[in-house]
Amino acid sequence: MAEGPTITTIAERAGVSIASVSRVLNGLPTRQETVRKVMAAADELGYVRNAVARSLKSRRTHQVAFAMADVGNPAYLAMLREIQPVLKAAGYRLVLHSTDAVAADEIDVLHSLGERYVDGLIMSPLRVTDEHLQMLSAARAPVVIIGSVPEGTPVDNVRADSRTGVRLAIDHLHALGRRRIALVNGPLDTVPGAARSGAYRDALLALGLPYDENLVQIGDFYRAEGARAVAELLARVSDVDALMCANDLIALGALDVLRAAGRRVPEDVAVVGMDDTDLAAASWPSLSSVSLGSAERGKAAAELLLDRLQHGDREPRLHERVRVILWYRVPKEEVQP
Amino acid sequence: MAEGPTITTIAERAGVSIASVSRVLNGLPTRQETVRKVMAAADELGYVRNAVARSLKSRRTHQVAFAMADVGNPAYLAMLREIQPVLKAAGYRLVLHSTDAVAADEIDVLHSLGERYVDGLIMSPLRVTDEHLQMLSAARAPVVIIGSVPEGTPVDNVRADSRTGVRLAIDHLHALGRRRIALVNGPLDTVPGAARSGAYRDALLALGLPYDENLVQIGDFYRAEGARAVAELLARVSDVDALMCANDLIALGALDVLRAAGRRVPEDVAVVGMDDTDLAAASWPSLSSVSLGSAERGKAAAELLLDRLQHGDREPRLHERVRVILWYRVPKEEVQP
DNA sequence: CGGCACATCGTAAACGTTTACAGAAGATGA
DNA sequence: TCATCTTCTGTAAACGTTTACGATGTGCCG
Repeated sequence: MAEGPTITTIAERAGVSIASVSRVLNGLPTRQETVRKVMAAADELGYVRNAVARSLKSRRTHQVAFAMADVGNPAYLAMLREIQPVLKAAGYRLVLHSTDAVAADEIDVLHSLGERYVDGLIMSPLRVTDEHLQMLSAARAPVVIIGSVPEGTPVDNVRADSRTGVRLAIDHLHALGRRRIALVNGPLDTVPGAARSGAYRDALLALGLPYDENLVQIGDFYRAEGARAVAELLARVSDVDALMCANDLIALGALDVLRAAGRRVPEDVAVVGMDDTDLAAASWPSLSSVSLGSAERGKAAAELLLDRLQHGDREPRLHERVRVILWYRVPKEEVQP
Repeated sequence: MAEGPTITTIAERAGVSIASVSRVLNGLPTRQETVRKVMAAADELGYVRNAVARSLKSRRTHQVAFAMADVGNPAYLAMLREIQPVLKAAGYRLVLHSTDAVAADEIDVLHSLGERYVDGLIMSPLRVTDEHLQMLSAARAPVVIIGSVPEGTPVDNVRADSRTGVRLAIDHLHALGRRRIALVNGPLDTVPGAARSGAYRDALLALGLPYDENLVQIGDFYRAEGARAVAELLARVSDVDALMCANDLIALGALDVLRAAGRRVPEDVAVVGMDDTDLAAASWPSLSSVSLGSAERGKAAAELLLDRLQHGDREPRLHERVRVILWYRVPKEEVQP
C-alpha cells in the first residue's frame, strides 16, 4: 500500500518534465527517444494513471450511477444486467445506489449529482413527487428516468407500457373464461401502481365486465406484502377465479397464500404476474407473466445516457416502443406425457 | 448543466477567503458572523461540495468496488444485497464490476485499483491463478476475497465451507436411500469446482459408497450448461437416483432436462442444489439446496473491508465460520392436505 | 501602556493531472 | 554562417479542495 508513483516520479527517473510524461502517456506527438525513456520509467515503476486527478482536470469521471428502488427485485436486476455491459463497453464504471423505495433517498441521489462523482444517472423511481421534478430540472448532470415522467421534464425518459401489459393479461384471463378477475396492486401513489390501476379498470370495461372495487387489493411490490394482500382479498371475496398481480413478487406471494388455502392454481384461481422475471419462470405452480421489457428498457436507458454524454445539448428524448409480451406458461402437468 | 459554484464563488460572495469557506463547511472553529455569511452564500448558490477535488486532496474516494463473476447468478446478488447497505451506512458508494468469469477481466479490475478510484475492493473470483496472487500482493488498495485463497496471501479472506455443504447433501441423499448419487459440477479449475469435487469423493467414501467416475459430470455454473451436462450424464448412466448439483443454476438446468426426460423429481431422481437462492425456493419441482451463506459472506466481506480501511495496518484476517445449512424442501404435494 | 495569549483569518502550497504558451533545439534554405 | 521554420520540450497555470503557517486583531494582565 506504498505511495504509488506519479508522473513526477517518472519525470525525475526519465530526466524529462512532467509535461512530456503526460504527453507520452496520452500519445501526443513526441520525439521517439523521449517516448522510450518515459515508457521505460513508467514500466519499471509500475505506474498507473490516477483517475481522481484526471477527473478533476477533465471534469469527467467516467462513472455513471444507476439508482434502483430495490436490489431484491429481479426486474431491476434485469435492467442492471443490460446496463452494465453497455456502460462497460463505453469505458464507464457503474455506481450502484439502492434507495429502498424511499423517496428521500432518491432525492439524496439526485442532490448528490452536484458532487460530480458521476457523469450521469439512470434512475427508476417508484414515486415521482414535485420534489423529484424540481430536482430533475436543477440536476447538475444528465439523468435518464426509467418510468413515466410528466411532459416537459428536461430528462431523457424510457417508458414501459404497463397499460398494454395489463390489458393483455386481462384479455387473456377473460379468454380463459375467468370472470372474477382481481387486481393485486402496489401503492397507488407509485407510478406503476397508478398506471396499473387505471389500466385494469379500462380493460374490464372494454370487455364489458363490471368494475368491482372489492376485487381490487392494494399491497406493496414485495413478496410478503403480496401474500398479505391476497390473504385479505380472499377473506373478503371468495369467488375470485383469477389474480392479476402488479409484479412477479406479488404473484409469488399470491401463490404462497393460495397454496396454503388449498386453492389449486390455475384450476381454481389463475395467476398472472408482471415483469417476467426468472422467478416467475422457475416458480411452482407455473406463473404466467407479462414482460414489460425490463432488460430492453435498461439497455435503452444506458444508450440514451451515453448518447447524451456525447451530445450534451440535444433535446430530451422519449423511448417508449418497448415490446410487451404475455408469457403464458401452461401448467407443467398438462405438458408432460 | 451550468458550471456549478465552487468555494471560490462562495468566498467572493461572502467576502471572505476560500480557506474560511472551507473551514465553515467542515465545521472547524470560526467566528459566528463568518459562519453566517458563508452559509448564506452557500445556500443562495446551491453549493454542493465537489467529491473529486476532495478525493484528490484527501486521498479517499469513499467508494468501494465489488467485482462479481456473473450478475445473473443470484448467489452473487445475495452478497450484493448485504454489501450495499453496510457500505452505504458507512458512507461509501458501491462500484459494481461484472467480470463474466473471465480471468483477464478480474486481473483488469485488480490492476485498475492503481487508478485509485476506489478505496478498496471486494472480489469473488472463480479462478485464482498465479497472476491473481501476484496482483493481490501488489494491490494498491485493500482487497477482500470471497472464496479460498492460499495461506499467506496478504488479503482479508471470507471462505465458504463447501466441503461441509457437499457432505451434508450427500449424507442427506444417502439417508433417503439413494445409492447412485451423481455430481454435476462446474469446471475443475475453479475454486468451488475443485472443492466440491474433492468433497464429493470424500463424502462417498465416508459412507462406504463406491466412487464411480461415470457419475461425475463436468459442466459450467450456468443453467444451460447444467442442462447440457445432465443430458450427457443421463445418456451415459441410466440408473442415477440422485443429483448433487454444484450450484442452483445447474440444478435448475437439471430439472429442465429431467422433466423433459420424463423422470419424476424427487421420486425417480432427487436433486439437491447449492447456494440456496431465491430461484431454488421458488422452483418446480421443489429444489432442496445447501446454503453456503452467501448473504452472510457478503456482509462479512464488507465489514472486513471497512475495518481494514480504518486500521490499515492490521494482519490479514480470515472469516470462515459461515453457517452451512441444508434446506430440505419436501415435495409440495406431500405437504398439502 | 507594553506584552502576551488567544481566536480568527488570509496566503499559499499541495493533491496528480492536462494543456496553453513560450523557449530551445534541430532542420532547412539561402 | 545566418535567418527562418519546424519540432519538441519545459514552465506554469488550472481543475476544486484542504490545511500549515504566519499575520492580524482582540482582550487581558501586569
